[in-house]
Amino acid sequence: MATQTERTIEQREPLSRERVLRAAVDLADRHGIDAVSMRKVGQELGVEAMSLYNHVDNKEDLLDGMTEIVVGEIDLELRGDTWKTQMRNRILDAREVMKRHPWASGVIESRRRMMPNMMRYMDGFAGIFFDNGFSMALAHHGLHALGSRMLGFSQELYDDSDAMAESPEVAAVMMQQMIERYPNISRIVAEITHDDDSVVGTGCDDDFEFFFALDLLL
Amino acid sequence: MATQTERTIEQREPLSRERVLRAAVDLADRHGIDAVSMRKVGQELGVEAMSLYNHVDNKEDLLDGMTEIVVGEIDLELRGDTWKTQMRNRILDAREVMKRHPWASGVIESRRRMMPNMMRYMDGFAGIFFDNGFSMALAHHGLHALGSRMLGFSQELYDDSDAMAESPEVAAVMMQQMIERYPNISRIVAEITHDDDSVVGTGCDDDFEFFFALDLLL
DNA sequence: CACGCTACACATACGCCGTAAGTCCGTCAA
DNA sequence: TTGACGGACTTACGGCGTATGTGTAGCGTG
Repeated sequence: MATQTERTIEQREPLSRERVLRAAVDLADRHGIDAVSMRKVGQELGVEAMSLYNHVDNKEDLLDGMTEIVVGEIDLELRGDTWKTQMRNRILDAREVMKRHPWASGVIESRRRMMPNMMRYMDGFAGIFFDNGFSMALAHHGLHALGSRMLGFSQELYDDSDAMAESPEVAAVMMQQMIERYPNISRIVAEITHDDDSVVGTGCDDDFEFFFALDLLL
Repeated sequence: MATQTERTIEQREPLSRERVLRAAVDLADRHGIDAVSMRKVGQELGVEAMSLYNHVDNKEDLLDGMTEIVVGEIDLELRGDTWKTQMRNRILDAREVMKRHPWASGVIESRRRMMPNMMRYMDGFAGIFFDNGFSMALAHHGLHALGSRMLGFSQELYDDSDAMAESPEVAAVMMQQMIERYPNISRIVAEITHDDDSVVGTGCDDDFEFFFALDLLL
């Protein structure tokens, strides 16, 4: 009996919410959030799709759980002397986590429920405000102002690779039209592409941009 | 012949990209973005789903077009004396538009391509910067810092109506746990719910919050 | 007038999706 | 030994995006 049990356990480790969520996060990391379907997650675990429902209410709940795992990876330890640097460091870490899970920002934004890890994370920010003598109202507004930057979202800018994909002359014509129609943006884009000699298009949205905006706020 | 043609035209106005997009926007306004499927949009127009593909490349293109309609509704006229008020007024109008189409912010965020109206809108901001003597670099960073606020997104906060939906004592227990686990956030929430005597939960995220954060930036 | 061309709506079909409902079996308590 | 039960499996439904093929009404040209 015991040996049989052991063998079965070896053959197939029992499912659990934890295992399901981890598999889903893993799948999203490797193949993007669109690859996360009940069937594919099940497949990843060597299990039928419907079996997941023993550990997860439905797909929303799966996504909720996935964000919880990601947010849980953010280091909550206070590092820094001033409240600014403390917040900055925390956000910096969050940003690092979001880079590891590029799908997460979109999913987090779409959540309607506040989950525990997220709650704890935000509570931490409120705590920093209070510990530094901010009034209730100011702390409240501060949180709002931080908004999505709290999680270090970067707004990935757009893709003009399709223009380049066609012939160079087509790209040239489009560029000309762009300059006529959108003169100001064009100046900026020109400046950028001139500055950095990287291969692909508008390569802004570096860490620099992010921290510029963040420091402006703080 | 002519009369027949006229009758047919009267009976069924021919489809067009414009008509398809407007129907989709309308559907989203009335029933939410999840109600926008090729089949349902077709149904709205008295037409089969596949017919839409004569005027729209695919669903992505449909969504692209929908955002273009919405962004196109934003008033681009310059109103105000200083660059700050000009931007503020423009964003204010954008915010008004987004309120009319609550689904739009989510869709816009998920776009990967820059569409003409969006381009024109952003170009306008760049123009305001330049016309007021901002350097290229500063204008560039300014745009980044404005980020999604440019479109007046409000991050709708979360929903705790589920707690209220259960019995009051359950809600009370949950509240107690919340205070223990998330003391700082709880203070803020308590303050808010005490302040405003509205019926439902955390009723922040008013216009006030939004403009507080915005003015902080400007 | 006739003829083919084109544009565009329609029909069918495929492979995905989330998930409701029911079945089957191994484990463990009594 | 047996009975209950948890959890994985099976089947099935309705909806999705869209590839592919068909029918037809309107038009320009001979």
